[in-house]
Amino acid sequence: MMRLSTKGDYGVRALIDLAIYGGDGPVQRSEIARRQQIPESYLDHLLAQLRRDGFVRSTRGPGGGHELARPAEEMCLLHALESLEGSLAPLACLEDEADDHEHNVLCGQQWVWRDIYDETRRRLTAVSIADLAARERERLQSRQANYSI
Amino acid sequence: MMRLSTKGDYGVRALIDLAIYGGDGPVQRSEIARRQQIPESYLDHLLAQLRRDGFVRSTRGPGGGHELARPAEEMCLLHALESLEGSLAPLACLEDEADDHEHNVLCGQQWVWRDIYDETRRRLTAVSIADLAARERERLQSRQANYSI
DNA sequence: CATATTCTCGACTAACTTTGTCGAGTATAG
DNA sequence: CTATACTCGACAAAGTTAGTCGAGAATATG
Repeated sequence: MMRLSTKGDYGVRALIDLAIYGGDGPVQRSEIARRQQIPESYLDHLLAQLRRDGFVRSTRGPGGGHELARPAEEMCLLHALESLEGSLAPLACLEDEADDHEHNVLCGQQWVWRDIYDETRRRLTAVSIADLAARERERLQSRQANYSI
Repeated sequence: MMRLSTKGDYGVRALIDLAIYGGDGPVQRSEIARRQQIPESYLDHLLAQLRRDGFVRSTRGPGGGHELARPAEEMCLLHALESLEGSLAPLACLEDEADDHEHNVLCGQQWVWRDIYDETRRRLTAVSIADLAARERERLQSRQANYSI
């Protein structure tokens, strides 16, 4: 269906959550899961992936949890999504690793999709987790304001 | 994995095939399947979908087959793909039919993806089946030329 | 009319991906 | 030592993709 899966959704929201609520010590998986409405045991896998790819650092034991491995300003949405979803290439023959130039039958449409893919990557690179976190903070505040009326 | 399925591939190639080899009478499913290397019984489903959506017209009986229902110049790639794959919206909340504004949790990334989706649709609208057929004809001719050396 | 040809339609299936759950193990603070 | 938290891999349910198959319908031809 050509759609982003919940991995990309959940995982990016976890990063945003860490950007907002991290800062004073690690954030526990259970907290993220509760706030973001993500099944905790599923979130486990996503955090593991983000850890493997250097987006998140975790510590065990009491008081442990997860935190961003580097500043949210330096994490772009593209790389986060690629970590979670794998390549976003709409065609296998556009994959970066496809150096062997696998003779994909789709190559007839390749020229159209190559431009679309490039443009998509460009735009996703221009957005950082910090940007998304800022938007989310605003959203939370305006919600708060509405309720307090 | 955010990737176009073989439906979009096979189906569009069937349309291109009809644009190239149609013209003097209907083209049989078996011919398309052979030329485009598509399982014939699977192609059946794709042609049915394209027929339902007015891209293809078919006639039964001996000498029957399939032909484009309107000029290839007036068929854009976007509509063909949407017929075959369903909506290409990367997020459910960007779906055109989502007028009830389903409160998708992904909405945090929505502003990023909305622009990407619009741009994608714009580009896919600008390409017609006739354009793709022209490219394919060139490809076939240069192949021919290579072999004849 | 009989027959061969070609499309039509729905049921069924195999493989794969997504979306989880669970339990045993590991590290660490106190 | 013990409670707390993360880690890792096996497993499973549900949905999608990619088909296969067979009975039936329309039509050209003789």
